[in-house]
Amino acid sequence: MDIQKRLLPDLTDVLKKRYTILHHIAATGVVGRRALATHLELTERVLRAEVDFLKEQGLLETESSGMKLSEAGRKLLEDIEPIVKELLGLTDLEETLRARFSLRQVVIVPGDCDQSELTKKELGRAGAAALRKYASKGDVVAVAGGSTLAEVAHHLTPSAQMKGSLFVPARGGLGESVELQANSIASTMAKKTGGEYRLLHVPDHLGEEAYVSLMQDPNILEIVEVIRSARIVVHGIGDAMVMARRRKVDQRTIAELTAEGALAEAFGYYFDRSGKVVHKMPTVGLRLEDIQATETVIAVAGGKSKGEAIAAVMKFGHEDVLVIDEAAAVELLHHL
Amino acid sequence: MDIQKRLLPDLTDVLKKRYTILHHIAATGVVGRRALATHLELTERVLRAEVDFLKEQGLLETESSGMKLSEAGRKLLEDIEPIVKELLGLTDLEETLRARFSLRQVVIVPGDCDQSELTKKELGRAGAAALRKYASKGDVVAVAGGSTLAEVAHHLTPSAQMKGSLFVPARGGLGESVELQANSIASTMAKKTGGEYRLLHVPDHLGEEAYVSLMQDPNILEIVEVIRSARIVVHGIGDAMVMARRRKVDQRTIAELTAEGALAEAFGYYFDRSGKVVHKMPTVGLRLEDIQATETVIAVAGGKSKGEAIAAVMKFGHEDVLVIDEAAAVELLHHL
DNA sequence: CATATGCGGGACATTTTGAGTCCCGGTGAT
DNA sequence: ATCACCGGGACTCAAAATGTCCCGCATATG
Repeated sequence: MDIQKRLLPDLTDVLKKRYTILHHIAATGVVGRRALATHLELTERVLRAEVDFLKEQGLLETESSGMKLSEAGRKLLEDIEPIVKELLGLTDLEETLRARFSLRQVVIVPGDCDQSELTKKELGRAGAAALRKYASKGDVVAVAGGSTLAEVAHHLTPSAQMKGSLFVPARGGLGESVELQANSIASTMAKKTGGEYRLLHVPDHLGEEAYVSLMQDPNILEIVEVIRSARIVVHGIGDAMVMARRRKVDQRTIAELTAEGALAEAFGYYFDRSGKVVHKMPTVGLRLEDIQATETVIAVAGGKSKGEAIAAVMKFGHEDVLVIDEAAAVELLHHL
Repeated sequence: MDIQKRLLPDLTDVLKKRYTILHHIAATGVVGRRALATHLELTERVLRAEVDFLKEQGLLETESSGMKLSEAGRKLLEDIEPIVKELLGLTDLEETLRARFSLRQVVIVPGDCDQSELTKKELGRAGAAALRKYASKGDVVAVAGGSTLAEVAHHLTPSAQMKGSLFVPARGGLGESVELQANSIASTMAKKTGGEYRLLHVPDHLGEEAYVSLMQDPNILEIVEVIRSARIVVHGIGDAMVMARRRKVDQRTIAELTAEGALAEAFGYYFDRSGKVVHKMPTVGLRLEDIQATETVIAVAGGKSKGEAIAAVMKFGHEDVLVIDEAAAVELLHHL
């Protein structure tokens, strides 16, 4: 079934549509085309094409008083229910989450990144597909760091509409290993898609003084300007403590984070359980107000262990597209 | 799986196409688009659309030297093989039989009419769909009798292109019960589709003298002319002995049929194992030369027990479209 | 080293399909 | 008798699929 979905991705949509139509007719008994179209929020013409098809298949019958299921249709509806349920589990979950957080789109890939490397790759592929979908020519794309983002970058392919894109890191260095840093990922993405890239080389742990002088450097200032004008932001989501440790922040900061209830991390900011920003890493780049102004913010993350963190960032509420795996989706639902 | 096929009939085609492409690439290793298109008998553009899709799905990769499967593609190909085999079993069978008997189309519905009434209905539906497909406006459609044809008639629906059709019986009365006679079926089909019909009332067991005088009647002559000009013929296929008994032919004739090796019956003619006509029922209507001249001859039959009879009529070799069930198809294959 | 071949990918005209919208005759309830 | 709603036909326009050709590039071949 999953395999089939792989070779026929829109199978799900069509199946759902037809199932819904049959289901509604079954529920109503006899119903007219226009009434049904209104109920299902389909245009008359589309509904009609489907009805013609279903009639051709002998699943429903038309009379002057309206349409009703045939015997075969009734039987099919029974038989197909479990199939649809399975097939649409994720689809429904996607829609639930999308509505819950007022997102533009939610993509759920089957599996658990924590369990399977393959799911992580799949997540990367889905993330890349999402980016491809929302990118248009000449966009500035700001990307964060992390292993998930690296996976996304790895699955990007050259495409016409991203040829002119400019990839920039969302923030300066954040203490990650080189290949997982935003800079590396931005450059990988650019190479993979055939786009341009600009880097932001800012050391970690800047003092106030150094920071001020750095921000007066015209080169730095210019690239920061570009970053802040990004039309698309792609970032991962991490567990606050895991991230803090990975970035080797000092004990005092960790204690602070704990005290503040930091749970999740994304693009250098730390969020508590309610989605409030409780801490930020001291480096330059995208600010919160930039995130809010960005047209499309894409979050990619996966793994059951990340569920809570994802929930926190979602409550922050400035994401547009969420790409997660099944395990995270289920977990996320538990944290509502 | 069968259920799914019911709601998404062209799923099979697409799946087969994509599977074939992946399969070929796997077999070749690295192959160019044009070379592949030639091999698969696809136009370059279509192949390309598919390749783009498969690439999007991460199933294959392109290099300057050509395309090859990705790791995921290789795995998918393995996983999907049983699915495709099951799903395409009938499709392949259709194609095998189509090629073997040089037919225009073979339709196989799953199941066995002998076992299940539902399969018989399904066969009727498929027969009706085939007739609908090949009928065009104003056609003369000659239909034979039998329970299968009655089922076909039952599943016809009003349609624009058959509104002007003229349904006629292929032959005069052949001793069947009224509702299974060609006359009844022609009239049912006309009523179901919204077409016209003309009947041919000729009693059974005509003497030579009566036959001659009947054929001088201008009314009879005219309708016979119409029948012989039919552009489409739809008929069932029966076991010779079963039909003979059902038509209550006398012992002497049955003995003759046995002696001649009659195996199958269709539109009033009896065929032996090799497809040679060994006997004809004495009534008026379509002659063999008319069948040969007919643009589209559609045979509808099903049931494991009919396999041999169908094989015999197929060897006769003037059919264009064959609609059978799975059991008959498998049996038919055994009799090659 | 030069040339030819076959590659993927871009581009474009044309055909085919899909979709939105209206209208019509029929039918059943009021 | 009237009216609302039914299915189905028809038309237009937009979008997608398709056939076709070309280009720059890598590689193999002479």
